[in-house]
Amino acid sequence: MTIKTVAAHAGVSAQTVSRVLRGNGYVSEETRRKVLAAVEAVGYRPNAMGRSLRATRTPMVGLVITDITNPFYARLHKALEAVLRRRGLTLMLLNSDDNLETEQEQLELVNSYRPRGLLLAPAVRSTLTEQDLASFGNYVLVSRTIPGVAAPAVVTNEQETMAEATRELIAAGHRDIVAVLGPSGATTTRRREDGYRAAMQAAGLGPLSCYTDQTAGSARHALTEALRAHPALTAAVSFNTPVTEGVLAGLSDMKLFCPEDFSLIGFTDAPWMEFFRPPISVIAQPVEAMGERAAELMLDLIDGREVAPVEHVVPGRLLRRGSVGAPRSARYPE
Amino acid sequence: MTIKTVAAHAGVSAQTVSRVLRGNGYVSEETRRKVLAAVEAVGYRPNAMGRSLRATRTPMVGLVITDITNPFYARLHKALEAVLRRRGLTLMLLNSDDNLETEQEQLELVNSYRPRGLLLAPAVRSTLTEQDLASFGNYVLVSRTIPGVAAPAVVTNEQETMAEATRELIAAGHRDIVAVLGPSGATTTRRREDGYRAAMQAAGLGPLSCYTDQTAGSARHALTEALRAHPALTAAVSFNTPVTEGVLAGLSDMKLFCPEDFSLIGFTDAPWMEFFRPPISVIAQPVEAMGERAAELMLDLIDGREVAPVEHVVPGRLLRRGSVGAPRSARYPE
DNA sequence: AGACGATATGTCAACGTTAACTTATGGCAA
DNA sequence: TTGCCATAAGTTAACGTTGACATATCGTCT
Repeated sequence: MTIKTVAAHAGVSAQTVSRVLRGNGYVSEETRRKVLAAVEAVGYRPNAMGRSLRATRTPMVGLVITDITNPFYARLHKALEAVLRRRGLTLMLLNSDDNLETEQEQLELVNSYRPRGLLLAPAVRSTLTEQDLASFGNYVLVSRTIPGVAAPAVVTNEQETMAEATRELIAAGHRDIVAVLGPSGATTTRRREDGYRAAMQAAGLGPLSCYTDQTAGSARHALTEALRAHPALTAAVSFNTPVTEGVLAGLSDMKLFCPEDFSLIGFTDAPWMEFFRPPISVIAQPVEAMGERAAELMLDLIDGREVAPVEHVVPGRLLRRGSVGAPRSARYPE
Repeated sequence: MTIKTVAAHAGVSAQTVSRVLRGNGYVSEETRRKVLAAVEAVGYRPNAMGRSLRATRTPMVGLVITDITNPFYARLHKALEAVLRRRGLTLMLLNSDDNLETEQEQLELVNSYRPRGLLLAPAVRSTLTEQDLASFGNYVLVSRTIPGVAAPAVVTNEQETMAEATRELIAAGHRDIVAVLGPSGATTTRRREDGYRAAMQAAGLGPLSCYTDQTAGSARHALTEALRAHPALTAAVSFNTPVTEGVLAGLSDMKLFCPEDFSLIGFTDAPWMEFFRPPISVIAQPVEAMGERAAELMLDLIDGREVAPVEHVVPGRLLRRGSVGAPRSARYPE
């Protein structure tokens, strides 16, 4: 069932079949009909391998992320796919498990398909260099960046919004606020922590960070540990959706109620947070907008347009819901 | 940077390079070293297109699902990938948006890469035939099936568990229970509805179903409509995670509290449900086990082992948490 | 009438890789 | 000494597709 089968069946050359299928050069109406009938008759399906080999690259864009079960990446994938599909490009999704070796393997795998470009959310402490990325020709970083690597990147204004969230808790009267963050080497952790620390220091408060591998289980453990070590804690900012889940789990473990006993502002919204009791206040990350922006940058690169190796910032915003209250002590004034 | 570049650089033939890289036939230790040095020197990366063209198929398995932002599919993808990667197979993920045309397009796309097999969660009322699937050689359906199409499939015991959930509500005293389901044409909807109806009828109760497109928004709307039309409703079973989210949203809209005013049992667990107030009782779907099972069936098919075109059932189970209470009326006995 | 452009189709080669075959050398048993 | 096998490496062809070029017919303009 190759193009030659069709050609033989229609009594024309392979090239003519190719022309009909690609709608290229000159083909008479009669021949076109014969060819299409033959395609139908033999059940021909084009072979991407042959086409891509000839073209020296594949109509794909690689997307390497850490974990598709993190809703942030699932939404990102969906947004990216929507834009790229319109241009006939296929997203090739690979998980790195936030592991350096796996990341390397997945990048080589993507590379072996000679894609049109690479979208990458690098693993923690990724050791990738500009040279590694250069072999993809076109590349855009998403969400996370790599220190020392100049590349176009799409991020959100994490420092600003995290500082805003922290100030919100301070304004509600909290003084002992913990930041439950992601992995300590991730650029996202750094930026969000920076925003938190800046706000704490501006208010003359001492910061307390704890790091997790951004799973609910690890955040749950981190929060209970923090609460045991620092019983005065009355509030937290949390790194992302799984971490927020873990914090809620930890509060439940410690029999603390939100917002009566403990206040919380999360980073990245999720559908259930609006209807949680209490509704969880969050920094809503503009995931879809980030995906669209990244996809557009990729298309710019593919089309040969100039793209500066700078961070493109898509702003998030604080959604005030019900998870912030006055601190415990404030209810029993001295 | 092809194999020929390396060959020239090492002063050997292309075939010898291929032998070294594939660890195939006889190669002297000295030549091996020379070749590996040349690979390093020219920065050679294998080209999957060439290899796959030669091999007439790609070391890929297609995975066509409806929506990666549905956590069920994200978890499924992760489980499948873990198993297949160990065998050197790459998952190629495509979204059908639960849309027949898109499904067809995505299947043709996957097919054009001549993968080793297809894992499919068919779109609602999919019109795919065995013949369509046959062009993939190996295929396994996951979660959903296609009426009239004999194919190996991995499903969970939806009827049973949904009946169990319904009985649980009935046992708590509920008589007016609504099922908030998925799309009315989906086999998953059918099965879950069947279980619900069977339990209702066995108890002499009249069933009430409403259908959604399995998004939170549509379930939210469906539930509020149902409550307006049937104010006596005191409980619901819900179809999946997004629908459960929508039901909770709808309850919030109607100022109904769970479980005081309204009881709920969901289908498919999610991390936040355990810490929700109240914790949501659910039928936990064994997503990871389903993924592993499906991946194993796929490997069996790829290895040429016999796989019966039957449904492989992975059992789920009811997790009793806090979202089921006595019905409103029961608190004010007549 | 001759020349030229538009239309229509065919032939060839190449994209990168590897299976199958061929060639060549050395060692060793008969 | 012959014959065979293990080792080592090269040559050819093919996987499916399409760009570049070649060929051929026709209408139309000078």
